[in-house]
Amino acid sequence: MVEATNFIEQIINEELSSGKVNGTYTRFPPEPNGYLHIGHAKSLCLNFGVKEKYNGKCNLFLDDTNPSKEKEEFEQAIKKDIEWLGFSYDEVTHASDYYEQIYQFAVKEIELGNAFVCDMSPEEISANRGTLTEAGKESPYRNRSIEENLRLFKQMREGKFADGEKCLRAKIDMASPNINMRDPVIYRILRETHYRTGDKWCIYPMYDFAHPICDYLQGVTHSLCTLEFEDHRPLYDWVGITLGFNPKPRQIEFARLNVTNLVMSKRYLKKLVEDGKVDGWDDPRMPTLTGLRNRGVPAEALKDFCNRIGISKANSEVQISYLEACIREYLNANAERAMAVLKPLKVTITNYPDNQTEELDFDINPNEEIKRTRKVTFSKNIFIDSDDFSLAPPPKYFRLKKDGYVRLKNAYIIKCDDIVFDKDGNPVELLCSYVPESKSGSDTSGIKCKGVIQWVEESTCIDTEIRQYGYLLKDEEYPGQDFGERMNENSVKIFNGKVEPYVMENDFDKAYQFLRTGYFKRLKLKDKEILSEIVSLKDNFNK
RNA sequence: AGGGGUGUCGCCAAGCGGUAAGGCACUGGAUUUUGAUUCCAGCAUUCGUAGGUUCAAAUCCUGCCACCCCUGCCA
Repeated sequence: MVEATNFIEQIINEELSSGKVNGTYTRFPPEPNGYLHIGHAKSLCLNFGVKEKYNGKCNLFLDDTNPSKEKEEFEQAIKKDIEWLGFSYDEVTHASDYYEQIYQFAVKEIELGNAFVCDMSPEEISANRGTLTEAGKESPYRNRSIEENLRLFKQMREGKFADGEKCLRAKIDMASPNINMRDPVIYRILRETHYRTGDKWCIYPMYDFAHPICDYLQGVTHSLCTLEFEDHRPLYDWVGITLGFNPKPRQIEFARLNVTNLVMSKRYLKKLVEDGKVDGWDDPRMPTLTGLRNRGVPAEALKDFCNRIGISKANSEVQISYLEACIREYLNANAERAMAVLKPLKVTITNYPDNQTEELDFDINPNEEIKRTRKVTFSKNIFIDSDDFSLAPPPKYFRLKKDGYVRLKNAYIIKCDDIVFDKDGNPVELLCSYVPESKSGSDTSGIKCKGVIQWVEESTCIDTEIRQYGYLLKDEEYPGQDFGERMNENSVKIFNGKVEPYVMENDFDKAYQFLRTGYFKRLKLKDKEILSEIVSLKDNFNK
């Protein structure tokens, strides 16, 4: 028996020990009508987590019962994302794989007297459904004979009726306080080409009818879904009971994932793509899995996040800093380090011999057990980030300033002697002197300096573009900035390393931190200098 | 208003009648050639609220309050 880490596993444990089930079979059931987002990752981790934990099975089930919204493109994208996350499913199934069987089950419901063909229009059905407090009215077609229902339903399939002219309804209870039980429609006529079955069908089962059947047919033991389906569970069970499913799959609901500041509704994301507000579903600003991937978020970090936030039934909103903590943790342990500067500022080390160079060893990742190193060439002419130099340093400024010392990472301590300005008064070059005996690893200079900055070497620079991305923000929280904007794009000189563009935080209330080329730099808000940096970033963001 | 849910630290979240785990965030302090990392310490006398049962309640009972979901031939 494995130890349960959430209420669903607890339920599974109980069922396993009572003998109600003797194994688990779950399914990840997206509708192929859009790309997967971070919310789906939670469901993915849950369903595949159960599979791994109980040595069970898990299918990728594409819930394609509404051909007007679904596309092959989405199915392929979904598979690619799941692959990226590293999950392997036992089978790929579709609701459409079971259309014939679902149809036969509908016939069975009619034969059992549990369903009837209704001639009312969608408007009439809606008008007769009643309200939250009043019972609905029974359809005048509710008591048709089984024979007539059978004949009519067959004709529906044969295309004898127009879209919406008739539908098949479950005969349950128009007075039920649960509106889902008021004779719900279970089959509708819809002439729409399905991306898999083409024009073979002109009637399609509704989710509420198809889902329990597909679960049963696949041998699913636990049908995990989000909270909004709680009210549908009685209907889910009704289908299983009336059709005599044994064993009957059990639906269990859990709270969907909300992350502060992230827009997550598929409807909204789709609109962003269609309106061209973003470059596509894979735009790094999107909270889609493919967007996060493009942003540089490691799959392992995302899975770690999903596992750490847990599963419960309480509506909640997880702070994005939690996601970032997971990403940071993974990256810190695994990212290959390289140095980079975003805004190059030339530094000439005046007392360093003109033609001299030195090969310096850099750890590719200081945390790895078997250290790998990389050579970096130090010489008279290098570049640093202009953000690491200040003309008007605030108190406790550790980095480079006029007449101040700073350590060039893994190299020497330098002192800024002079500044060359352009005609606009901006510094374009720093004239510095180095302390020869301060070389990293053999420093005998006795100079203590707190600041350590990155640098890149001129002759081996390669130009690469690094982009910083903001998040898509919820418009209700940030009026007027509903889509966010791409933040500044800088040409950057990268030394000897691959760049994974990634900006971690836009939570301006907290701190601003980002990763450049696997190298962390964390700045605290209490530092006034940083505050202005954040403000300027925010300004960029607002443009 | 009828039904279905949920309320434990700023944010997640364990707990299932025996006297409040953990993570994120935050705050101190130590190490540090990344203002990172690492380390050590601190961080709910209290579990939406008011009563009740009990030797004992976050856990059981009752009332109240707050929030979420439900009136698609969407999923």
